Amino acid sequence: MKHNHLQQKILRELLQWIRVERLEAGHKLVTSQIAKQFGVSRTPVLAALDVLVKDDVVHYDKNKGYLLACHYDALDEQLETLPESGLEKLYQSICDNHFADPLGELSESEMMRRFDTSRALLLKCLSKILQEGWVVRNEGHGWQFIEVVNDETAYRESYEFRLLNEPAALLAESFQPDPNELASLIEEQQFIQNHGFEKLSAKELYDANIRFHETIISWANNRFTLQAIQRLNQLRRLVEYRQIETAMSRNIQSNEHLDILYAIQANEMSLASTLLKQHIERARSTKAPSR
Amino acid sequence: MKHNHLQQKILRELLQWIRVERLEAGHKLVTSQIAKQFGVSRTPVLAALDVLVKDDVVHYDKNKGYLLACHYDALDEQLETLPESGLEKLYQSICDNHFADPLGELSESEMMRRFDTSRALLLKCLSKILQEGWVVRNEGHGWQFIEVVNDETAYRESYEFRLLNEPAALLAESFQPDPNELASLIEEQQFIQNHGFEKLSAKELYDANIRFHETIISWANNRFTLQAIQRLNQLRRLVEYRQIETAMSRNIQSNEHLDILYAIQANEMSLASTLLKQHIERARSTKAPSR
DNA sequence: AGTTGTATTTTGGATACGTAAAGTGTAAAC
DNA sequence: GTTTACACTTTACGTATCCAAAATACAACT
Repeated sequence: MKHNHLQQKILRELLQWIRVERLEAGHKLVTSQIAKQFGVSRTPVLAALDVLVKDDVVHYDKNKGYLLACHYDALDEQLETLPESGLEKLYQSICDNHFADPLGELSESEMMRRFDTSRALLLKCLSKILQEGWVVRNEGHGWQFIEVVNDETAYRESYEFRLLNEPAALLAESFQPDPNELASLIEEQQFIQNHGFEKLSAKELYDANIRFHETIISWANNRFTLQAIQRLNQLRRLVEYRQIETAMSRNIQSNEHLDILYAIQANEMSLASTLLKQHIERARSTKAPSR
Repeated sequence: MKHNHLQQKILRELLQWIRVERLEAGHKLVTSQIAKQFGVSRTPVLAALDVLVKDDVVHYDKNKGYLLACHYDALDEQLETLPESGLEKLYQSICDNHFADPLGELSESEMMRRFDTSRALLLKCLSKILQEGWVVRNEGHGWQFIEVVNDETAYRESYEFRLLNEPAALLAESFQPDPNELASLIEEQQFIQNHGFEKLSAKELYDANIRFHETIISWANNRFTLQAIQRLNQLRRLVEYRQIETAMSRNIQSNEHLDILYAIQANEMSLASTLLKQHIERARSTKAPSR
């Protein structure tokens, strides 16, 4: 089996990034900058770009480089028909199995048989899941998959944690918004308010929502709060992607997001904190527990 | 290289457990119960007990089983002269290196060379560290070791997180103390107040302190709070073990712990919450940042 | 100066096999 | 009816080799 998962991951992230940044045709794609942005060398970036050249999404001139050949919202189908890498397939497969019927306790060999994969790939995948926090190593042999945020109890817990920590983050002494990030969040939320429904998928809206919350938390400069919220959202993402979103009033949500961002911009932190608290409470009462 | 790390881990934990439970000579050591308690099969427990039989710490009768042969506080030296397993040695070695001089970015091969170990053992160790949260996988090749709780900033962050979340846990609707655990915490803190200094090591006192806090948090039944506090404490443990404790007034601390436990026992949660808050604030001002 | 093109080095994923250790089932002993 | 003793199964660690892919270094181009 080929192990080119990094190239394919970069390929996917590149397309997502072009859509999030809403780049126009003709935009110069500089390999070294892209490589730096994704934290990899130029090698996998070049491989990803070559694929896009074959698909006529990107135009290439020898010794001059790569230019985006189409508009950002012509990439929908590209993204959907993207082949999955071995690692992604394995991860998806484990997710699907676990959420359909909790895996419980399993040995490595058992997983290698059941998911038809090598030990190295399996271990790489397990360490990703380990980071996400829904599997732990047994003392001796085997791994233990744990239940995740899908029942009423877990919902309550996640909202209680967010209600306590997110509004408090805004009031921390160490809170210091980054002007660039703030501007970019405002721009994004304005775009969502105007064109969100037509131009963005449910998944992209969901990701933007999480980006909104996590960016604000990050300004509080507390690694423990941030890490806990990130893990919580990672679990939410796993579960909530799975249930097709009954489109809740997204425009209302982006209204609320914008009010909070404007309050932060005006340095009215206690107002922002109150608004954020109300926002989370509203989300809590809107979303019924999944099943 | 032998890979008997589980046996040796059980051996260590068995001795620690005997000390924590303060078992007398003659106590029956039932293999199946011990195995169940540590979440392993009887095989490694038997191996550990056989070592103890050789050291005359445990007495063995064919077809009858194992009996503790000495008093719990005769085990000090046993614990100190315990050989380390390969995994423990590697883990210690990585810790020591990282805290002496942060490792930063490293490839697996580089680590295999530097620490003279196999890939399998290295990966096992790295996934432990991954769970503890002080290393992350690079996108492509290599791993990134991150700075941990050892500077003033991280101290501030950890105490802010604890001050917000620990007192709030006691006031949560879902808070429900477990009577057995409560009784055992009270007993332990009373013992510490009376004999803590003579009979327990600095490490054991430290572990008892963390057990106190984490057990209380666990009664709030919020997995996100509990997990975040556990990770925070795991990092504190790493750093604070390293600096020989300037024995802070332990008896005062166990006084405070007992007051909180008594308040919980009397179901006076808001009092308990206030006391806990004061307790953490006091700890914050007592402990100076490490360096 | 910054970016691209390309050759070179290094990494780590795939695979396989031998073996010590961990797990498991069951009869015997208490 | 537990607990132990022991035979038996399964697991996963150690080790080695091969090679695609990622990182890196630097010359060439704009």
